[in-house]
Amino acid sequence: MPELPEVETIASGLASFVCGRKIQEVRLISSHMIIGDEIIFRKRLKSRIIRNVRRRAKLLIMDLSDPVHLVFHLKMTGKVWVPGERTDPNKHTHMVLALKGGQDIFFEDQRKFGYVAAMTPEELGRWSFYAGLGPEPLQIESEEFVSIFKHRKARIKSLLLDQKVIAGIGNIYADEALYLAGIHPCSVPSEISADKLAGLHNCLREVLLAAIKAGGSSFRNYRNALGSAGSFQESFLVYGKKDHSCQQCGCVIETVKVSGRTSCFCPHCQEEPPAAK
DNA sequence: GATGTTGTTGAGTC
DNA sequence: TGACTCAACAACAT
Repeated sequence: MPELPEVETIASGLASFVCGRKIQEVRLISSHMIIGDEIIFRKRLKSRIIRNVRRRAKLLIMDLSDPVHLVFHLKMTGKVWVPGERTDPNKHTHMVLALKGGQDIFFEDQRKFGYVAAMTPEELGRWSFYAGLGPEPLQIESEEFVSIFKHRKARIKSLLLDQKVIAGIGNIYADEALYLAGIHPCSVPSEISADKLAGLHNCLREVLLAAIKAGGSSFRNYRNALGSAGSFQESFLVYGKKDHSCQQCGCVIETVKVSGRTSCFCPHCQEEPPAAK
């Protein structure tokens, strides 16, 4: 499931291949992956030049000439990539963008939870999900991070996953950062010291940067822009490690459900807050 | 055929 | 009104 580091890896990998290239043909295989009208979608893409590829939260955004923003949400199993060799669409391929001069951009999604939209700058700005996104964890200072959280009374894990509070964090990196910071997923920020919250921000930065450096995590079927796997899944300390031993203290890693999400934690290194049960 | 999986939204509660 | 929690939904692999 592509979170911030995976989408970042895809964006930077794609950029070197597709920036400056012209979209010659839009091949739509399943049009229900599109948000909005198909005819307008096609018209907005045809013959546009890809100026830039970037990430905001978990969104992959291609800035096209005119200007138009081609926005992808990859959800659990989405992929956007450029096959090195000639590749035919498979049953999970939903769109192919043929570039002038050869090479195709493939949009694939096994579970079809993802979507793609072609928006004008005005539409993008009016889109409530986009407009409501919280700040990027790698772009804010510790003081801002602490001030976002310190008065909150929801469980910290829920808040980390809330894209309106802070953008780009999913289940993997929330669990890893909480473990590194020694904070239980059920802890309530208003009862955590400012120092510890600042520490969480540091751990979050650390784990996100390390994951970007490793090319993301290929826990299920994530692949980067060239179709190769990342390696950060080998560095997971708690995510997916239920019943394994904690690398710091040897205790058995447990799980707890927080707002419907499985959270992995070490009961010794991440002490349960007094109020939680 | 039941279960697990996740990001997001909307309904419901305090 | 805002903060919070939870169920529901999408569709597939196991």
